[in-house]
Amino acid sequence: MFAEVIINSNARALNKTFDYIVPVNLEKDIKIGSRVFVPFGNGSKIDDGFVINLKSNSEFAKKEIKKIEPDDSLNEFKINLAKLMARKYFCNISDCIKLMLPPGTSNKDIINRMKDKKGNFVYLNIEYKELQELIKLKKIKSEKHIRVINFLENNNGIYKSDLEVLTDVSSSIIKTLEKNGYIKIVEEKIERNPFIGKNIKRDDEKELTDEQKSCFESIKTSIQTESFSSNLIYGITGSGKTEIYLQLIKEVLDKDKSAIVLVPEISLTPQMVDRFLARFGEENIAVLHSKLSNGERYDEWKKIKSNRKTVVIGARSAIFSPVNNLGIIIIDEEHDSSYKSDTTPRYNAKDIGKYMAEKNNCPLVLGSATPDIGTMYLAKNKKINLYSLTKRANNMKLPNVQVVDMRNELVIGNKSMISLKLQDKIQKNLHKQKQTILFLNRRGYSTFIMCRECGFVAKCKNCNISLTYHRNINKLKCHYCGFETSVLKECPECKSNKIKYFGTGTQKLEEEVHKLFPKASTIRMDIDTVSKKNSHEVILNKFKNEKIDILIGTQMVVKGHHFPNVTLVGVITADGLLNLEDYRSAEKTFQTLVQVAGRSGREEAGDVIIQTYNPDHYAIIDSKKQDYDLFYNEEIALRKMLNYPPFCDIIIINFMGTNLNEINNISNLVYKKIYSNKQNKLIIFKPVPSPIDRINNKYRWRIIIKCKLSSKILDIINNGITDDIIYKNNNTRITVDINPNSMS
DNA sequence: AGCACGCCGACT
DNA sequence: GTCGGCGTGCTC
Repeated sequence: MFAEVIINSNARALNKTFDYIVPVNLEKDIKIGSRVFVPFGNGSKIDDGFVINLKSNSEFAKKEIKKIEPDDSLNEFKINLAKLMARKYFCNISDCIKLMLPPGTSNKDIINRMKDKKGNFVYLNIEYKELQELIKLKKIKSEKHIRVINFLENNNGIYKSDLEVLTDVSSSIIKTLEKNGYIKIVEEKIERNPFIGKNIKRDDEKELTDEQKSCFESIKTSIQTESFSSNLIYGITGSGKTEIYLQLIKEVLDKDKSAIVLVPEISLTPQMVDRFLARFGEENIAVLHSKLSNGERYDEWKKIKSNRKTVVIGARSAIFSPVNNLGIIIIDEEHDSSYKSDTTPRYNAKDIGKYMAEKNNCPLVLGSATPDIGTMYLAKNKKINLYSLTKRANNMKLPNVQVVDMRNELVIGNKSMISLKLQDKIQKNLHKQKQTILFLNRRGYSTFIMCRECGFVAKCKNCNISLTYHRNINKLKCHYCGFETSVLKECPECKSNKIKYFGTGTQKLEEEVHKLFPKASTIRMDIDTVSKKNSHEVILNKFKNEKIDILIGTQMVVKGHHFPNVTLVGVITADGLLNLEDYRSAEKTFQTLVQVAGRSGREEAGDVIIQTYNPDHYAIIDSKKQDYDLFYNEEIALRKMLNYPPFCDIIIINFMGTNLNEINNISNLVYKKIYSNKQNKLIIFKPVPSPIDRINNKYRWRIIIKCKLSSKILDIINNGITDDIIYKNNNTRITVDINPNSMS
């Protein structure tokens, strides 16, 4: 028997199968999807790979498969998915397979764990003297447990399964060390229960409203008849989408099947998970999120794989978790951009979810208060079942939204970034001892530094991006590459000292709030204050529990948190999102404003003030009215007129590298190649520099293609980017992104 | 991606 | 003579 194996490597040249002999003793265990260890290349190098196909003869095979790792093996379904993804997202099959495994389990990863930061093996071929030395240097915590310091960051010990994978030499040395009592191989994993210390009260089902009930019953039919259906629950904030999810999941569990629930990473809070725990108990729940260590993730993965039924709650990549008997896929806040990956493989979890639901004959449920325009378009055209929840479950009132035209503030002489109206509301709120949230989508202090004498603008030396002034560190900072430089006292061009700081970030806003309301307590939440583990939660809990008067923050304050005492939300400028050169800027603005408004008055009617220089823009007007349908109708008409998604797909071929000449040549070659094969309906634009044409000293060019994605189009693009072009231009990286999140 | 092979210049 | 620079080509 012979096996076609894909080597676990992201090298483009290795995106093909290699034939191996299956030794007779492994024949009974080997399957499509098996993770195998194979000799590859010269010498005794062992690589890991996956079996893509089995066959009875081969003209190439000459080496044998060494070992099968059943714990990390996939199945034929996952392999087929990986193949489809590789073709659609222009990446290696092994890139896609990696998504289907917990991180840190490749042969290379395991070997790397045995190395220190300089790349030296920390305990392979270790001598007792060296071991003592390492203990002294605190590279190993104790003689009884091997703990490599840099490995500790992500893992809590070395597992037996890790050792088995290592070469014979190293594992025999480890065994000797173990026998002599110098080290201990951890067989029992250290207690790593994410739910430890939780005392969750069991929560019972709530009675559904008529609207909820008809939605629930309809999707339940799909569960019961084991048939695919695609569903959109369009429900305003507080209309009880989650209760429907929970009751649907109960139906699925009763049928001994599993559920996958995707939520945006940022809303994967303990409170949110508690709600599922309270309903289903911890034995059925697995949680996957970015704060898990590799070890914790591995545990969750194993639990999911060994359980007959699990409810998996996780961010984007949880769609690939190894659930058995999939019975429903739920994607909450489906409009959220985090479901689209912007690193290789650049997949969209909603597309994967649809494929998986189809193949598993189960329902796909998308939920949102402000659905993606594309999703709603499909729903209106009966491609997706639409369920509207129009009533707030507890009959909460919608917030009172007012728009302030900032142009008038200048006229009446108010130079502050906070309008008189908002100032007045904040004052009143402080008086009533209610809390306020101020939203500003820009961090830092000043976002633009210019010489008033000659017009010089302070830019990053690595990127074509203006620097942002951060007052707390008194430095200019690039938000793209992290470059920092000291503040400018004089203009480097004309030596003038008339350096002016323009633009407002959250730091300056906080300062201004302190000036205007000296007695108010404030807390700021943006990337700069939530860098530490969990401090996102810490800040929000502090705001909630310590009754801080004003929370100032960027995007991250927007997502579904529940603050009963917040009765005022101020949007400092709604224009930041509007002016992006992106066909979705209106949609993003509308969604953000509606979500921000939802933070105000969850229990009693609240106020929302939106400040803008574009009060007549439909996204602003419609968000004031909190009217999604109105916005949808205007937006879809515009998209149709301009031929933007959902009426076409946008494919961007990116060229990135240090050699501008090479980028120019190669992008034109690709352009010509695709242009010469193009069909009538494919619109391709000539290669041009990207809006941000240099990041981290790499030039960025792109080709934009507008067309409806199809198998044929994928072929045309694939044929345009030939191996030949790639190998002869190894300074330029080419990536393809379908309907990317950002057009910059 | 690695790694070997190989063809040229620099150097104890 | 031989060490090492990285261009080229291969890995079942």
